[in-house]
Amino acid sequence: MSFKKRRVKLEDIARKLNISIATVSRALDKNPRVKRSTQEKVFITAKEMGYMPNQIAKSLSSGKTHIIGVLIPRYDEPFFIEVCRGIDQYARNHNYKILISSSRNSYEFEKENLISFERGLVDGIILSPTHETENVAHLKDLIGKGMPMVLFDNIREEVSGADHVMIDDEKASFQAVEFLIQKGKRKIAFIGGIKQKKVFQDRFKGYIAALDRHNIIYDERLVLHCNSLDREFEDKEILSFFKNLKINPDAVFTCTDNYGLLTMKTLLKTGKKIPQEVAVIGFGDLGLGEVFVPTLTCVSQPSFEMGQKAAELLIKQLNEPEDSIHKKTIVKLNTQLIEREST
Amino acid sequence: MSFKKRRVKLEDIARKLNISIATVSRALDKNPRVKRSTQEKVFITAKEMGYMPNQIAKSLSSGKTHIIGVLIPRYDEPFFIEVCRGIDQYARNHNYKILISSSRNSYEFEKENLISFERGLVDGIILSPTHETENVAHLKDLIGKGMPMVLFDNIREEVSGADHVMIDDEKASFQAVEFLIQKGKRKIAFIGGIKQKKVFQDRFKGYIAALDRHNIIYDERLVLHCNSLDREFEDKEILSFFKNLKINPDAVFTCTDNYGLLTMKTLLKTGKKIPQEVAVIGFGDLGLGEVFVPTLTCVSQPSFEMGQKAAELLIKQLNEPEDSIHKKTIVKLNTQLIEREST
DNA sequence: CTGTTAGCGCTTTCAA
DNA sequence: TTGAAAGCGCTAACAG
Repeated sequence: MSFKKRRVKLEDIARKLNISIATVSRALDKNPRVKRSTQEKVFITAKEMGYMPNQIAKSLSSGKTHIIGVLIPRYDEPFFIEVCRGIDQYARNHNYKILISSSRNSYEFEKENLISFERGLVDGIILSPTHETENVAHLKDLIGKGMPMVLFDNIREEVSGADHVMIDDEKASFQAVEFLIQKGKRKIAFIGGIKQKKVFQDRFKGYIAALDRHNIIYDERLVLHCNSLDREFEDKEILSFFKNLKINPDAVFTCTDNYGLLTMKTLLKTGKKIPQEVAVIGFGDLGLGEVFVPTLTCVSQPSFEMGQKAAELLIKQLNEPEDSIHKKTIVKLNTQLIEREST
Repeated sequence: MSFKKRRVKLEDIARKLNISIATVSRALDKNPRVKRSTQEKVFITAKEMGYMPNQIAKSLSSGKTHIIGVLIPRYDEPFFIEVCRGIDQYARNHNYKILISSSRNSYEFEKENLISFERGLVDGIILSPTHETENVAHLKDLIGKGMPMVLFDNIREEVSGADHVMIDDEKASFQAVEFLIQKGKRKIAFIGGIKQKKVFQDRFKGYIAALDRHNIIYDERLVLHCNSLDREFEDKEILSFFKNLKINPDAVFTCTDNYGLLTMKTLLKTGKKIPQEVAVIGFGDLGLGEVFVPTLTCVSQPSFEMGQKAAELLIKQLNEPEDSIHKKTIVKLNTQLIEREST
């Protein structure tokens, strides 16, 4: 590329002003040890010449890239995009950029991506483990090498040295199910996601706990753990679940917005009245619930805030003195039940 | 960070094997001029010592970062995310990473982001101009400096030196509206987006052209150009449009999926039968149309493919010889009308 | 086939 | 307040 070639560099400014490169560097840094008049001259000349610092050279020299690596299981999940937005906002305000990668729901790709992050391009990592990630040795390994890390969402096991940002999934789901019970519902179905995911396990626990608390007998026929990792198949899985269902539930608690919408769709097709005959609750609250008719009651998960918080914690780590031992912070954000027409 | 400090580098391997750094570098590069046995030794030792190349140093030295900068107007628009997925897939397969930034619908932020891309972190740029971007001087300027660039989606003005990836918005919308007419619809409403966006202008043209062709008189009362840049307000704008509408349309052609869904929602609330009384068409086809009841007929825009194509064109530019003058490629991808229950 | 050496553009001691 | 010079880790031209 001719791009790099003809670029103005510190040396050019220095030569033009008959001063040293070091002084130019300091001046542009607004280092107070540079004479005011020199600084001004440098700024003016830099501007005139169209100087643009070379980020790569800066990074090599300083050892900091000011880039945060973000690793999420998939792009086509609004939750993760929201988290990324949160990270991005906080990061940008603190002069960091983010580099997003997807592990495509695969433990292998997760490791692969981390290796590429290890090549010095990022100053730290924010990561949501895939459902396949049973073992966190690769994370511990990287942390051991000094890589700052913050985990969010699907944390199966605490990882010392990394900060964690999560919600209380069990509690959130407990409250949602209890809410249904208080509305007089008794035959409450549960639609969760892949069993391997900690978040879905916890939401299931909350469901069970709420039933227990109110002396409702658990009926496993009312439970579906969706196995699909793909939008297309979720649809079919839920459809066939309801088709084969022998009992008529009077409410359905679902673990994502999409499950909630698909459930409503399926129920409406079979002529059910929502919420009179069947109430439905979703989880996430990422905007779609408001568009549907009827609108979907949701557990609202603070996705954007999770991102912001994760970025905040990571940047805090990045500013810790080099040799200090990081003590883990665990942040649990609050969820909220947003009542709409489906309950 | 202690991270950078204790890292194994070429020098360490070289010293251990009593060979030069250059040889180690070549060996790891699989340079055929290195003796087979040496290469093997180097690989083994590198692995043993846990060597991890420093991407930054490589970039500084080689002048290539293997990072593509992607600039989109907003994150919370599934279309852009799909395009990014497409870019990411193609880029990854060709050993590039992508760095996504949002211009947050602002011309100023667009310029700001480009400046930061100009600092040498990216080898090239894929960009969708904001609706505010009336002037493309900043793009031409950067291209003039040798920055490879591909534009997609909202291209108001051809920019020489950059490749373009788009769809034929006018034709797509013409076909959709004609389809409604052929279904016997005559009072077809139009819901578009901000007027400043080229894509919406073109979709409006297609609407007009289809009416013209079929001798239907244009009635401006049936037209809404949504001004909202925010999901929240789109809702209200569409609601109030229909509330104040004096005529009853028998069909609505809308310029995004979301407008289509909001339209259906509004119509359903007022007791309309879809599609018997009013047919609705959306634009984009990013998955939601299938969930709604009734499902939404859509103009399907090949978002993922747009991303792939954009990445392909950019990477092609990156591989062109340094001094060659790039001749612009314009790619127009095909759309397709997906018929569902709303028509 | 391998080593030497000069950068890449910037930061940062150390000296003046 | 400024300059000289070393160095960040790697690549690549040149020499052998």
